[in-house]
Amino acid sequence: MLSHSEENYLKAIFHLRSNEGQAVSTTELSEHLNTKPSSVTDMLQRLSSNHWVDYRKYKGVILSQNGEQAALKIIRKHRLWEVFLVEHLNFNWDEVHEVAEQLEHIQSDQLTAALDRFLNFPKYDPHGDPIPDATLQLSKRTKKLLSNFKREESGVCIGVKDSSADFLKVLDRLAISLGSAIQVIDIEEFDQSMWISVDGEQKYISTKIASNLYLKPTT
Amino acid sequence: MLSHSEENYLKAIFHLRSNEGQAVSTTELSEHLNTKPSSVTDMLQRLSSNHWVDYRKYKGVILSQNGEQAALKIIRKHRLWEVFLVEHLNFNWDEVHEVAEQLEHIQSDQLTAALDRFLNFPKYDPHGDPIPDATLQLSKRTKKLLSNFKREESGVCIGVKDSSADFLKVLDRLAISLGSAIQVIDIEEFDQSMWISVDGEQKYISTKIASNLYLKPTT
DNA sequence: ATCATTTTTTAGATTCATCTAAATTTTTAT
DNA sequence: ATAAAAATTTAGATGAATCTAAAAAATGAT
Repeated sequence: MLSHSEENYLKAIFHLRSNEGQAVSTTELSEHLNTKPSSVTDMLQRLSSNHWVDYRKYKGVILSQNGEQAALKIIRKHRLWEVFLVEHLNFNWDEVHEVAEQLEHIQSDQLTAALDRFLNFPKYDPHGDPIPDATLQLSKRTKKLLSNFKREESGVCIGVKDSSADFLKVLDRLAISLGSAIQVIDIEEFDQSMWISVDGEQKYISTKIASNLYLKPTT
Repeated sequence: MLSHSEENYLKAIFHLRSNEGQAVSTTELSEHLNTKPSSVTDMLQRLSSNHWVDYRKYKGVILSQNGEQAALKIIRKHRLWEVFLVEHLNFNWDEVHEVAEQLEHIQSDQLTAALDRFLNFPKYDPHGDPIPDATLQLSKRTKKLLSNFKREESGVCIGVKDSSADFLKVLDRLAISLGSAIQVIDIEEFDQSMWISVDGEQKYISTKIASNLYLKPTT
């Protein structure tokens, strides 16, 4: 069984290895985990001898099959708890992370499964990140333009297509920024312009704005 | 801040100190915690130097003010989570303990408060044990005879007043035992005999039976 | 009241997770 | 291509939480 700390290392390696297959360096890990590089080396040697990772001196580390499954399990729990905290305990967005970091280490498959059911098998967490399902499949879905959303659908703003000063200015005026939680309230048949809610505030936006905003779906 | 392990010691001391004020011995603790007495001595010395307990060599230990507050906080979290698991995640009675043992260590006052509100400020856990409130007051309520319960009220069977063989036989026939979850469905006006549910099964019992069964209220 | 038994503590060791300081390897810049 | 810089690993130490074995204190039985 993995210790708390070992779980955190596996999770960190998973998160840092965005560019698939790329080995993660000792320094990267030490920065991400707020530890010294020498501590990381130590831990990697231990994880390696238990076959959670594939580690080569001076060359960095990648997760083994087992290690990746373990990481996905932790991420699944983390994100399920985030949904619970936001949807049922009225936590805000920015308040969930620290608590979910603790809850993700609770060991009980029964609990994870029951929570998943209770939450009605959510596919995305409140930040729009996908939740691995019971078989640990991670739907790696790409960002979507707001203009492709339907009524009721929601997401989190993660970027823009057009990054001109003019566009950023209008976003600023509308108080839309990276991380804003957006839900489509209605779409005008006339020109596809949209009524949306931005962090709870109702706004009206033009078609052109909608077609330049990238969101991560949360529904 | 208390470590996981320190919290477990404080909780154990609290639970073992049923007869108020009585010091708890090293051996008692070591048995309760599945550790060796020497480990207990070590830990008690540490807890003592941080003023969580009052410890005298060879004489046993009691909680300090701080220690008792800390223990109550852990017990509060434990019992709130038990309510959550049973009422919302459909855990059984006997499945909650192990998971609650883990959840009780989560550190977040905001979480505890939000959970309490979500659960509608329950006063008792599914075993009928009282839940310390936000100010850590523990309503030390005594057992109550089933005959003193009103319609809808529920509790857990914790003992009998009459312990004659005849009485135990009828309880056996009714499948009422220590730990049975009982709820009053209706009370006959005529003679105060009762319709109750025992672990989900509806039963009818006489006034005399009801007035010899002790329950811990769960409502 | 004293001696055997039981309980408790001390001493010394182990494992995990971390650290600092020194040594080694890799990378980079000229 | 080589020397300086950066990254990484090794060596040795520390604190938490545990253990075993031995010593010390308390208890209790005659």
